Amino acid sequence: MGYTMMKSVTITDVAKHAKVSKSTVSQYLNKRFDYMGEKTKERIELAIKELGYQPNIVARSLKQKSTSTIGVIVANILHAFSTQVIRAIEDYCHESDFHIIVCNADDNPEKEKKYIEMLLAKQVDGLIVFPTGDNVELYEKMVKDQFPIVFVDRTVDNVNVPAIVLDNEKASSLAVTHLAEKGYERIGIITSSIKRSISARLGRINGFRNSMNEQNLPINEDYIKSAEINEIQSILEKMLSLHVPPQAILAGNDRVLMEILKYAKANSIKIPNDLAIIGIDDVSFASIYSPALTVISQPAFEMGKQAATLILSSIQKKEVETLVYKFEPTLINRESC
Amino acid sequence: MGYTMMKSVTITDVAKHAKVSKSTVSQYLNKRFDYMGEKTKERIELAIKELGYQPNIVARSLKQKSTSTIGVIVANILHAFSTQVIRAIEDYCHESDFHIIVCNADDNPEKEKKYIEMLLAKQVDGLIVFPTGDNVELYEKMVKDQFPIVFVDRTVDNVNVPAIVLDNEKASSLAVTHLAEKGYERIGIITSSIKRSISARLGRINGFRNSMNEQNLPINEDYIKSAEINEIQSILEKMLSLHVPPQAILAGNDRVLMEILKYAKANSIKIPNDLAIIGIDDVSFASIYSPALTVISQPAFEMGKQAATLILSSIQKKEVETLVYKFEPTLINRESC
DNA sequence: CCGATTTAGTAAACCGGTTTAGTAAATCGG
DNA sequence: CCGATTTACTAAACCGGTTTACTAAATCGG
Repeated sequence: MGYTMMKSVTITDVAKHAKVSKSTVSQYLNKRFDYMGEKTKERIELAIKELGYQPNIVARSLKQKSTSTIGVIVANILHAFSTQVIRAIEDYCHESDFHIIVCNADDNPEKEKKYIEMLLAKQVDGLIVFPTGDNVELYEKMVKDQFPIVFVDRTVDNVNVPAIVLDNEKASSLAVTHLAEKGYERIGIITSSIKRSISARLGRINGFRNSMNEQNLPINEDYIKSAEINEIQSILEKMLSLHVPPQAILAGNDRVLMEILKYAKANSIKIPNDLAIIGIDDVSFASIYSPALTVISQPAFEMGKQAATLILSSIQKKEVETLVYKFEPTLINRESC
Repeated sequence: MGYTMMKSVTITDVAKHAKVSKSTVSQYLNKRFDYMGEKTKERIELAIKELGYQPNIVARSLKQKSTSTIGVIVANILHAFSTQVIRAIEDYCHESDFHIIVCNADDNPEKEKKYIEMLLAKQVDGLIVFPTGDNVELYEKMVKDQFPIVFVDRTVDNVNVPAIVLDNEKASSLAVTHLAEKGYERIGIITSSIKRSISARLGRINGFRNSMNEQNLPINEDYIKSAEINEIQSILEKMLSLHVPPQAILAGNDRVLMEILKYAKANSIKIPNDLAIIGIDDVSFASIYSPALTVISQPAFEMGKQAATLILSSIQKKEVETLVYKFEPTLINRESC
């Protein structure tokens, strides 16, 4: 036996049942009681109870041109940071009775484009995007149309959208300084691919170079690598079998960190004795790992909350400053350096 | 400067611009070209291009009584299993151009109820629920209304809804058998709270008892505990300071597993020498942990895909068998036993 | 060549709400 | 007591699509 739609109860049914017009029922639903008789109110309330009426949000959205929904497009859902931010956005939006639709662009600009178009067609009231960076025209069109949008994690050159990002230079500098203090000198950094230039990754590499200079440490280009996740193992192989290998490595994000740990385990490399490791992004198991992992943490919850706040303000037509909101990274000192 | 809605382009604008009726444009959009002249087609296509028209999905949904959206309510998003299943559902729905709205009930039946009602009001075409189990009336109403719904992870007594679950008895039995083979005799199990009876947890505990009996191992009630996550540390404290403590513990899910690992690290308990550990649910870091974690894994991706398949069939009014779809757990033998 | 059929397109109703403009009855002020 | 105001409620337009019923022109068959 297949599914058959129950003939659902509409506002018209309620109106008939309560012997009033549907306008009046609508007023009731929207709590506009200014000039509503006591018995009328009661009759409507009763009718709603008796019929088990639930308003149709789609119909309301059509007329009101607002869906109380915001779209969230993350570049890659596999990063712990993404899920943390999403959770924060969700929590905060929920307080304002907004809902979110999450899409994963999978680091693919085509997919990102398709999702943006779909979400706009679905009439979301705003968009929070971890931009791949490769749909500049589309971003610009939304800016021109004054559609509410905020970026997270990354900025896009010449696109005038408020962005919530980590102070990436600072993050690297925190890591390098920490390692320098511990006496490490030959320090490397591995990030995810920068074939498509991605502001966060570039920022971390820049910060690394600057900070190495400040600490008067030598920069060895063989210690600075960016690659796809599935290439990290062979990158490590090469880097660690150099004549003079690095003593410490900064992992550009959680996925790189996990690859390094995998390599270390497979090759019985002792952390921190054989190799010190520090990661950007806190991971769920950082404190229970042996050794516990020293990490530069992003205030993901704060950043998600800020993104939500900005998008809601923008939707409510409040003034929103189009600037880069930089958040401070924190060093969580544990045992891997 | 705040946000001002661009007067958006509607089907009427396209119709005027192409000098046809909006019915014709609608036919075009829906690719019903049966009796449409070549030049008409071209004129409409051109008009759409020139005006940058995007159809309003909300309007379409209202008339068609279908939103191509399915709601997913998870009991608790903090479990790795939930996110894995969600990702599978997402992937699969995406192929059929369906979108999902994910809500987190936070193990709270009130929240679950609110979300179900909200999603119904939003006119989702179907619901995939990890049920808290405490909204039986609501579940039953949906069954009565023949609304497409499937449960995941848990069944609910006397509620006639297809359910995608792990063979929980088997999972425990796999774990116990493995431990028995390794020579462990004093085996314990810790699960999340069963104050509200939750089929998956009950099943795992039952399976544990049965399997211990089959293996002719003694069941010690002091080794069988269920509690909230924040109580696990003190539970462990007590259990491991018993006169005769357990030699091995089965963690009922990933969060319990992490608590045990946390305790072990804090108290310098060597795994597996001082205490063997086996968990239900694979965790991201299982293979890179030291020791690598032996685990009973759920086929989360398959289960999510099955859930999606069933809900889509049900929406397309295909016959769907209302039964419990049990999936096989797998032992992943690593180093923690 | 004429009635039947096919082709091409349109007007209007509809989906289920919200909102605007308006009306009738009750109350008020002088 | 009568015009102005307030109170309580409603009819109809509207949101932007889809769908049904209908029409006019072109083509077909005998």
